[in-house]
Amino acid sequence: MGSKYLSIYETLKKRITNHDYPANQQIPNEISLCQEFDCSRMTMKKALDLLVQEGLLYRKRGQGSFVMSQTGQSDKRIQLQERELSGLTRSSKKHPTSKIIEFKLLFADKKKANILNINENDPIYKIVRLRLINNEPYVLEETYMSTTLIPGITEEVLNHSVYDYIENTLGYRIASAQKTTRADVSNDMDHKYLNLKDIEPVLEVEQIAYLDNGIPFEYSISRHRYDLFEFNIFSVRR
Amino acid sequence: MGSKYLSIYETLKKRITNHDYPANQQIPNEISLCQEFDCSRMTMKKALDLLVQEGLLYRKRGQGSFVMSQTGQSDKRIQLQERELSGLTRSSKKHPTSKIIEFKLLFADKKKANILNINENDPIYKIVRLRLINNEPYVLEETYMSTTLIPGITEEVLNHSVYDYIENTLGYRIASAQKTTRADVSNDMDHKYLNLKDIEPVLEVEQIAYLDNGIPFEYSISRHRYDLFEFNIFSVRR
DNA sequence: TAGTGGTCTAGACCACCGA
DNA sequence: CGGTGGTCTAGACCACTAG
Repeated sequence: MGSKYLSIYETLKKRITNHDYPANQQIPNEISLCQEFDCSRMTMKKALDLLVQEGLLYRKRGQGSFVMSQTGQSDKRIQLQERELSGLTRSSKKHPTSKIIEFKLLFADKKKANILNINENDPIYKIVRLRLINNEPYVLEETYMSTTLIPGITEEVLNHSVYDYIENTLGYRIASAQKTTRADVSNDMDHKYLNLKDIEPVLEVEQIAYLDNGIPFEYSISRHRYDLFEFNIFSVRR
Repeated sequence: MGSKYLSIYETLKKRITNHDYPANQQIPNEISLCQEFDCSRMTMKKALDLLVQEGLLYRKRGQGSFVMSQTGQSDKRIQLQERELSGLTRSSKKHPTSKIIEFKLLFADKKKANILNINENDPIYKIVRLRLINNEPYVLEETYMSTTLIPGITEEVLNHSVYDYIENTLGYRIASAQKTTRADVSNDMDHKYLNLKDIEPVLEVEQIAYLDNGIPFEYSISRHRYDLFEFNIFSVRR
């Protein structure tokens, strides 16, 4: 949206990534920045704190604000950022394609009913999709959603984007997700669709995604090729 | 430390986890809470926003603030939270023990020098430790630190807590960490020390930890038993 | 329209740092 | 000591939701 602190944040972020503000160097203090951007200190601090959360800045009382040294981190894998809500769509530059392996209706079992906050035996979709980039399989994704909350899912929607459909056609807003990441031994499905050998593991991400009214609308389990994906987090102490 | 917004945050967090504020229910609006806690709206919002970041609350303009439904999430694995900076120490209730596998000095290679922001061939510690709980191996941890920045590491320090030593003896403050998580095929070391079979993978976490002056002081690679660990993240859209 | 949260301000006081 | 960022305030205006 057009909030002032967000546009300041974006401008400053560009300056850091462009090295207009060099690595390990001090940036102007809050007062100067407030003058440059014509804002109050509270607003500037809000913008700067976002950069601290992302690991682009650190700040010390009595000293100033400094650009963090950017460590190379050049692995061959696709880097998934903590902030991403949809698995692939936004993280990769190349357009991923998607192949539907399974698409059917089920009665919700106890676990899925509990997670999706519906009753046992309520109808749900089960969607299994293989995601590919350049025809290379990357992720095997199993998704469950309530047919009542998210009506009208079709193969066409699946081939385009479920998240677009939910936000633009149904008019909901996707707000947050709880994710759990683990390693696992690959199973027959993984071998078949991800072309993995017995010994090769997967990186599994279990996700519960929420609308902005707090309702969980999606439960998914994504199994990623271990050699092509990794997760990135920057964590700051409070 | 004693900031008002943090103590309000802690109080409200207790109310949510105790179900004094029931799941899925609206909590009092900002104005009422400001009166109860004798603070301004800005301060209250700062406290409430922390709860939103942690997935305990969601808030909607025009409607109110609501407790999020708490999904069970009862896996048998140890849950590592995004916020934790030290691997095991704080996340597990039981006191972990630690066995030193290797402890020696090395000349930094190019990669480690770059990561630790020192010169190639500067002296560094190499520390390999096996972490155990109830004598069961959990994690095999490889750590590198500059001997100049972090002098005085001994076996005794390693057996106690390196982080305590850095903060309490050396007087530094540990501020943040960049973490990358991936799955990997287990190697001979993993087989030997983590008692894994060939087919069983590890969850690897590569970490660069920083002091509050922005200096990277530690580079580590932790290989976790795949069946005992998982990572938890709650991510909120901006 | 009344009630909610989101943003922004101008100023204040304080804790911390370095000289 | 002067300069930095951390916190807090009291009030303002606005955007959104509901009835």
